[in-house]
Amino acid sequence: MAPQKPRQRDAAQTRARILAAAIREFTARGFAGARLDAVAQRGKVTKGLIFHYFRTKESLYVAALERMYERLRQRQNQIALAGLGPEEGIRQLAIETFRSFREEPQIVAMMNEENLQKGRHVRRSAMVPSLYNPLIADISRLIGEGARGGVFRADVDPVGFYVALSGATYFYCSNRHTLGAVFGRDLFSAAQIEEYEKLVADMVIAYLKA
Amino acid sequence: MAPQKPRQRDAAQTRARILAAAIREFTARGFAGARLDAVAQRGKVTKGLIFHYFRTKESLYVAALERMYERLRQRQNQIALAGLGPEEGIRQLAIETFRSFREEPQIVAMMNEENLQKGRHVRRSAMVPSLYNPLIADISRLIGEGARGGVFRADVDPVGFYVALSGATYFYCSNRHTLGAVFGRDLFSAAQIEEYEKLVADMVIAYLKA
Amino acid sequence: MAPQKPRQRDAAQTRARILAAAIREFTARGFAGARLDAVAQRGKVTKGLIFHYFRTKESLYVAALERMYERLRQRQNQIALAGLGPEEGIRQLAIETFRSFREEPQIVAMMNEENLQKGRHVRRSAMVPSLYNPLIADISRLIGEGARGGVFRADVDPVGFYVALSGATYFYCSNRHTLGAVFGRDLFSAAQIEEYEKLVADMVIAYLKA
Amino acid sequence: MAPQKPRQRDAAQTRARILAAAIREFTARGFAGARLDAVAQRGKVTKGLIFHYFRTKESLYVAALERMYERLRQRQNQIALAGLGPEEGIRQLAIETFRSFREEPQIVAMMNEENLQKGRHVRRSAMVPSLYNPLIADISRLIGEGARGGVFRADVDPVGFYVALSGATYFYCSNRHTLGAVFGRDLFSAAQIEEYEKLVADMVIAYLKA
DNA sequence: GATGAATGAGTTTTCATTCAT
DNA sequence: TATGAATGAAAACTCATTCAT
Repeated sequence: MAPQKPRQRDAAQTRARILAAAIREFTARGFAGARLDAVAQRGKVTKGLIFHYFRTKESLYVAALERMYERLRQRQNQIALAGLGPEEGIRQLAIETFRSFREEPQIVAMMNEENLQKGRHVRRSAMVPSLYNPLIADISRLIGEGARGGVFRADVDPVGFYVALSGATYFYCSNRHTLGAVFGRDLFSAAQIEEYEKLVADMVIAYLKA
Repeated sequence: MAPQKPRQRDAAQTRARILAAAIREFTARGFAGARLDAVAQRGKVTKGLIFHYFRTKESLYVAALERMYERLRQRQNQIALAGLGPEEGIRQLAIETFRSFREEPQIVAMMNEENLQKGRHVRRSAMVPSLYNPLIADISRLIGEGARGGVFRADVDPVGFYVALSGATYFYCSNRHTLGAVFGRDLFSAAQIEEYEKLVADMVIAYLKA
Repeated sequence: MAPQKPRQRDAAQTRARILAAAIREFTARGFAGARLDAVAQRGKVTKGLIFHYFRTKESLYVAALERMYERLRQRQNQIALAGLGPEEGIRQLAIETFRSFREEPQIVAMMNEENLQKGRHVRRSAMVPSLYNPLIADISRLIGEGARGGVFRADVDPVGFYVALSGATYFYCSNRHTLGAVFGRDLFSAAQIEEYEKLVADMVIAYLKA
Repeated sequence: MAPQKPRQRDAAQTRARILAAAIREFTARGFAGARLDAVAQRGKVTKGLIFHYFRTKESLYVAALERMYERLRQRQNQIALAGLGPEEGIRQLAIETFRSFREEPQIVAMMNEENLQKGRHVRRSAMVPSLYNPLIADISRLIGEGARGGVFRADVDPVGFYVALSGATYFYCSNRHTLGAVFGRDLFSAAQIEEYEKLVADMVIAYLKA
């Protein structure tokens, strides 16, 4: 299992370092605001090398975007809903979704950027839709179980439901700074997070039970 | 019957034209991506004039931001909740909030930009927090009425409640393009909007009633 | 003797105010560094008015230059050498020349600017040479008297003598800041000035007596 | 036998070329009047490269200023006073100081510019004062020797003495154009220079002997 | 005579990208 | 692979000057 071609391994590692640096820069400043000089500095490589691995700023951005979606997929696959009853499963889903956005602010930032650009790159990617399929399938299953058990209503659109759940938690993270300024609170204090987590979980379950 | 103060009037109008053009440009491309050449062209003024009225790109952006918040304030002041019972009032609030984000995509875009910049400008503005006070007051009143009438729970945090409500609707608009790509739907079709509006309204009311 | 045409008088006064402001600006920043906006602000007039009175930045500069030479002429005419013996007259000349440069830093600054521009404007002015004639005449007379009285040498070039005398005092003022930095002294303290004044006066007299 | 470190050598040479071009431009037009386009053209580099090596116009100016002071230091170190008697040493100093200002007009021009800017940059430089120390030390030594030998007076301030000597020669060069216009002479003709050189040397020695 | 809005050419500065080594 | 010098197009910003009123 030892590396056979150390040169290649260095190359892969260099590439990865550039990509990591690019993600940090793109998420901090957006596509237009990102500076390849800064990426080079952050990644401790020369600017020329960036162009050697990624041909343009744009394709570096696309690579960063895809890396982020991969990470999101990993996150979502880790959300273990199996074995939980409908209500507990949904509650767990709400909590973990919220946690994902909090702990991977890059995902939030890259999505914002993509939407500023009207989804130009995502639209082309075949990978992204498939990413959400298992999740929606899980949600459908939980809602179906609940409905059959008589605890949940039966007319729920799983996609809309997921959008509302995501929105409430995503917004809390993506608009952290403006909301913080407007309401004079630090939204990322432990107490605020705990309180909001309960609110959202209660809300989505109340809806399903209504 | 000549115009009385043509100079002043022209100046104010020119300034307004620049600002309108700037909002469109910042909204479409973000702060870093916006081009003052484009603003000049859109506003049918020379680039020099932009700097005559607004000293830098940054302060033009701040002026645009404040203009957007003013517009949001106007929107929100128009949401007539008075005279409605608690449940109907909250439903109206959800619908109108959703409508605001849909019909003023600039607000959404500018807020995203501000959050990318960690709320740098909003934090300094005294105007913005005051903008939300009446809204939160209205929500508190409605919730209080509902609680006294026995239809709503009594332990609701109005700020958190508003964040969740806003989040569900804001996200739907701000992430329109990525969500559209992911789920293969046009989220801004009339049918989709109507369905989601009902979902959100039902959800927030279910929470209050739970 | 009352002003008959107040309008004209205002005009003259406005013109003078602009000129004074221009001198301050040109002496503070040089020709290229001077900003007509700053002149307008300093003179409390609109920028348009500057162009109304003086057609271009260049001719405003020329007007300022001529104003400065007028002031220098007045200064020099005030140097009363008549009635003094040769040695005392020369000493007085040295002291007053030094004082002129110290008290009219604008003269020094404008001369520097003119030399940066290779004397472009001064060369055209007929007024300037005539300005120095009486002074050189005075110096010649004093030296002649001293020579005839046997106290001064007889082979002195009055122009060269005046250049050396001016140079020693002008340089002290014009290079005040670099010299101050280099030698760590404030050259414009009373003690430093007194000491240097004595040095220069002693030096030029020693030369004439040698 | 290819060049050993072509990259480094080119870089250093390019940098030097830019600096030389900058000195010429700043010298000819002052800081505000200098155009980086002109520097680029003179140095046969692209404008962008100037910013690659020197981050701003201001720091290019500072680099040019320091380069000039270095050259002045070299000049002054070459003035060989050792081995000369006091009188001959001082005469040599006067002649060489005069020659420095004549042959390095950039030094004169840059100093004028610095004084226009009130010594803003020189004040920060630790290098500049140290530059003058050996010179003042030499002067002190010569004056001291002369005093002990009974040929010079004993109460001379070496700094003041140097300022007067410098002033007389600097002024002749720095104000060459206005003086030329005023007195209708070409101050840089060989005859004029020779005559003035003698005058200044005679004058400073007369002072020391008085 | 006076205002101040508007212009446009020019100046500094930035930055993705190329290229020789 | 890797370096880093060099480029060039475009961006922000400045400022003397004009012009309508």
